[in-house]
Amino acid sequence: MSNATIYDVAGAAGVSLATVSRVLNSPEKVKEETRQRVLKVIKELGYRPNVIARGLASRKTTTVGVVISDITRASVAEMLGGIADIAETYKYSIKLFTIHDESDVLDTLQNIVAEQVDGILYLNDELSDKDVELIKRMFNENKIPYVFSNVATSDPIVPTVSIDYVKAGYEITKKLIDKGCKDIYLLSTARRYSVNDKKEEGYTKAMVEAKLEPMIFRTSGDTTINKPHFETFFADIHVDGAIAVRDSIAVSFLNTAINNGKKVPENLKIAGFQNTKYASLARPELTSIDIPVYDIGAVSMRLLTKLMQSQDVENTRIILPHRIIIRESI
Amino acid sequence: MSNATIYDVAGAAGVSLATVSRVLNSPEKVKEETRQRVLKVIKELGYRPNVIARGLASRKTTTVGVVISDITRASVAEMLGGIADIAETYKYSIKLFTIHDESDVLDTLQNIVAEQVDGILYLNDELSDKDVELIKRMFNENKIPYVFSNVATSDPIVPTVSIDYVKAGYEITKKLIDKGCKDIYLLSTARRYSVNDKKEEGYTKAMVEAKLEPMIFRTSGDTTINKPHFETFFADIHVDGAIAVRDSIAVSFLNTAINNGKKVPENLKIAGFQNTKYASLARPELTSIDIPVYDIGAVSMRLLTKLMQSQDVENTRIILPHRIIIRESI
DNA sequence: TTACATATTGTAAGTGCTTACAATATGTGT
DNA sequence: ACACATATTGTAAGCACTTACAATATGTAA
Repeated sequence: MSNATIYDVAGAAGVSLATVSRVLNSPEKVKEETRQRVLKVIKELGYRPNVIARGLASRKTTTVGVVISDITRASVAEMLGGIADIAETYKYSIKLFTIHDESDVLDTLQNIVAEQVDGILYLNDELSDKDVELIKRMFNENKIPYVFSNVATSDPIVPTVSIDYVKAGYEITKKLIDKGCKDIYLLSTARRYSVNDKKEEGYTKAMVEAKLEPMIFRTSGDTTINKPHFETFFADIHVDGAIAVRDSIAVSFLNTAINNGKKVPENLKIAGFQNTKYASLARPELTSIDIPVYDIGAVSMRLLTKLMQSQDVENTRIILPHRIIIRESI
Repeated sequence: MSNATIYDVAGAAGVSLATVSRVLNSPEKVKEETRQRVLKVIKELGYRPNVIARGLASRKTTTVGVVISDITRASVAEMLGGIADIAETYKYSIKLFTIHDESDVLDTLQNIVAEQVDGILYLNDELSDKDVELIKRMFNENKIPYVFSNVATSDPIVPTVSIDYVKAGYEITKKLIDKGCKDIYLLSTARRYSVNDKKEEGYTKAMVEAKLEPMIFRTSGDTTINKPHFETFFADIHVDGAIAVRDSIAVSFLNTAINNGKKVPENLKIAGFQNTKYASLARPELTSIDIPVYDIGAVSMRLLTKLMQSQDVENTRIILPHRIIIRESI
């Protein structure tokens, strides 16, 4: 049934294969009457064009490559959700590519290009400016449209969809300062992520402005390892405010604090980043910066479709708004 | 650079394009000396075969279609992680397809088939036996290898990788009973998922065996909606044990219970399913059934590769082991 | 040295579609 | 009815590979 080719349709409809192809790709070029006839046959035969053959002939595959590092991170999955939804409305398929620490990025990207995708979405919050520069050049050489999603780069022209992490870091820090906190720690990751660097930048700015000393505590991202890490923390240190670069770190810190007799938010205020389910499932519920990851994905994909169709885009650097979701922890 | 075709390589190496193709696809058929020469040229030119053209000619695309409903669910993302890792080692690419409630499943699957994927992985814990039957038939008609991941079906021959949810439900219930609980609720979802039905089945079996009355409380999956739902629950009902079909529901219930003055685990024991990060970030930490979702994905993909290469597989229904992770909440 | 098997390479016919170009049909104004 | 513009359809040449088959080279035993 499903193996009908364009020849079968042409034969059954009494037209040439070119006409069938036109019915599918530029229907305005074929007479209404024949078009209907062809469409009828297509339906009867259950014909679906072979996407591969079409891709070879037209040099367009209507698929985009999505490059990710760790899909299991909630933010990545959520972004993918946004991407998938928009891709569907524009009839693009999604091919997934994983890049890990050991992989040769440029080599992998070459492979992706060889897969003949029409465009590439690069999701990676770890990318440094130097990485971005390199990758960007490679994409340009191959003349393939691309968008970076949720990467913090200072490059003014590379297509990017993200939020203003510096501002977000600044605002939440300011908020804690305004509430009277003096000894505010930033709980960041040992491993450097460029977006976390931006959060740190905003935090530091707010602290310095308030003549407070910025203090950055680096933990592993792994919450099971965090706990003992945090225990020692409470033994020695005075702290009345904490901002974590991720909700999960914030919750882990929060739990340890309470187990060590701290009252939250009375004598310790805590905030997280991302506003995941973790935030609302914490007790007390966690204040968090809401980052519209789904939207970042969706908008990225939309931008990419425009670039792939070489439409004019006024602005290829899109900054989405974030919000502070105030809950019980501050 | 990257646009070299097989002709360019052939020309530069002084061989026919067939030889170049052989170097890539059946190197044993070409003389060592010429092979080296061709490989050298390939490297120099940075030649990568056009995957689309190759797909058309060989009728193999070395890509698998992965069908999901909601990627933002942690278990789905985790499964995808396993799939991606194994796919990579076997050099398969992954194409993602989303099916939502409104979509015409069979139609979507036809489209996926038209995309010429070599095999299909169907992740969906909502599938009923009837659905599975329908989908299975469609795949068979199109002679396309497939594996169902994490679906609960009683069909004895359809390729499936999952865990024994009935057993898991039974065991955790038994555990609570052994700890002295009498009024044990199963917190399930209003929306029916076939895997949740299995959990319920196991729960009910254990309760009936112990001559206790099974009580199933159905909530929305959405934790923000759960909370008021649970509040009313505590007003009227006596409960000393609760098993939730998801960790997030368990944690939400746990928090509400404690806010209502319950002591956990002293006079209320709670367990969840999945052993996500939510479980270890709860206070007290949540006992949970560990479901090896990553492995389910990985094993599914491995099984699929075998089926795609029409290798003999002794057993196409794989049940992976689960474990109860005991933490503070029981 | 010859006849034959085997190893190695080349030739050319697909693979299922798109699309430039050519051919034909239709319609317009006169 | 004629000349011409336009609408509609068909023809055939790709697209970048794989692979069956043919051709040639190489090696072996007698």
